[in-house]
Amino acid sequence: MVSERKKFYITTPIYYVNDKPHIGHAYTTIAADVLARLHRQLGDDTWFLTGTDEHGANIAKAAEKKGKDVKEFVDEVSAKFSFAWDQLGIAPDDFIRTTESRHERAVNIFLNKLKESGKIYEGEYEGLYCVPHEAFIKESDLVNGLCPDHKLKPERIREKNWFFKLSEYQSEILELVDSGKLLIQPATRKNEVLAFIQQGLEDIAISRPNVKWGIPLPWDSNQTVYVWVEALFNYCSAIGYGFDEEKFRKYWPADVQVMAKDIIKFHCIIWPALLLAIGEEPPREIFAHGFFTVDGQKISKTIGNVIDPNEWVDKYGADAVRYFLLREVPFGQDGDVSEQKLKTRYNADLANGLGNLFSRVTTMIEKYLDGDVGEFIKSPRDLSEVSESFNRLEFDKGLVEVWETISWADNLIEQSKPWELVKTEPAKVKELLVNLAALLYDIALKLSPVMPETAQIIKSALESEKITKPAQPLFPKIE
RNA sequence: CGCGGGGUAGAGAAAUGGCAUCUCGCAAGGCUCAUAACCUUGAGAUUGUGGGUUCGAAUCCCACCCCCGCAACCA
Repeated sequence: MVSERKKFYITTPIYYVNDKPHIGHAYTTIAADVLARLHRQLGDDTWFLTGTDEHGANIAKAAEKKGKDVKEFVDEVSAKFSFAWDQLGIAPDDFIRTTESRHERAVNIFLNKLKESGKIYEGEYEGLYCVPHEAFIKESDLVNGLCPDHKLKPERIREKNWFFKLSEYQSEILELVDSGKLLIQPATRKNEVLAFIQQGLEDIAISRPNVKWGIPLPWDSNQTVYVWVEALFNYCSAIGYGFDEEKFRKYWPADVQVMAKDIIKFHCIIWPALLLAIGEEPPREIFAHGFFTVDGQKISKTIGNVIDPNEWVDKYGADAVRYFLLREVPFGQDGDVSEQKLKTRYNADLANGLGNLFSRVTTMIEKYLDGDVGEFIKSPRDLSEVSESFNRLEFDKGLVEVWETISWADNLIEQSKPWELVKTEPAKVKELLVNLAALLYDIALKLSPVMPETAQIIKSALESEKITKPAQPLFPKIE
């Protein structure tokens, strides 16, 4: 009997399609792709899911604003996301859209099960409603009793909703998070969640009576399910909940759910509670990364500094963008990015660092050894720490390790002076270059989750019968 | 007392109790295998301020000052 491969299920949030993807979406999805590639490399049975969230009043409004049919609009925007991921070398195993029938079907089964659990009840929500806002507004947000945006007195209205007894899960969720059975990383986010739970959890409304663009409740067609509740369930519906039991059992629970820090409360509190209510396990780990500023300013459509990842990819290439984002900012912390910073790293680390080392080593092998290094021996430097760092989502640390090795190799070449040595002791030159080829091969292997395209070029070049200097620089210098 | 992140050479970052490190830029030298690249050396920081703990603090504790994000399109 062959021992079963370990499974690894990783997800990103599904992105809201009210606008095209920006650099923040790309960041989350790149990180997940790197982990998925790493686990595939380790031989795990890996499933990597991303997708788009397409229901809700805001989507309907965004479509209307553009004068488009809602379905047509969401089709267009969702396609922009998959196109961007393709451009970035991101290869998910599945891309789910909440308007797909497989999702709607699974959500229906989920909602019925939730209702059967007895944790759902009908109630009334009473609050202050700002009419032009089309939303409830908190008492504490009022300025002199008026809506701060519209300078109008909000109406006190009552709305019929279906509620979920989230309050009953307070101690159970607290225990899950505190014990680390549901691991929340980094620790600062875990503390934040713990503090929030300890303030006390209130029941939440899971339906909306006035939102047409959504999935109707199976038992009350006048209401649609609240988008967040529906969206969270994508992680289950995509792997076959309710119609492919075998696949669902194989992959659930998710091993890592990667996201930005703003949506951890939904994922660390509401999401596990919903799962417990229907008798499923909560995810094993939630990893929340930070936010970017651009040149020290927050990313904002109003300011107009929103970065389209496609523009960077067109100019610098997918691998460079992937490298830059993961190297520049420790994963989990906030950070600042800009095209200037990308260019600096591109030229210093990729063109002058990795690209130039590859170029000088292959050229010397062609010149001094007639392109033949024979069999690879073990790399002269231990790079095992790199994959371990990636596995801990410390991408920057792993990459620093690789670049320290590149610098070490440049130094070794300088000290060994193969261009002189070749005249007197050709055997030593061969030993050096075989070592360097092995080192480069190891670097390519370790780097391949982050820079798959580059790693492939390096590996193929070193695997060929006769190694020659590259026809094209790996990373042509920019400007 | 709303919540959170931060303040370290000219710029950007790293270092979580033990020689303050790296990248860009600047200065000098070296090398020629390499993408005008690479290597060496140097200049440049009383680590926001004041106190405290300690043999020893960028790091731990207290107080204060300043910047930024969230609470409102937006990961």
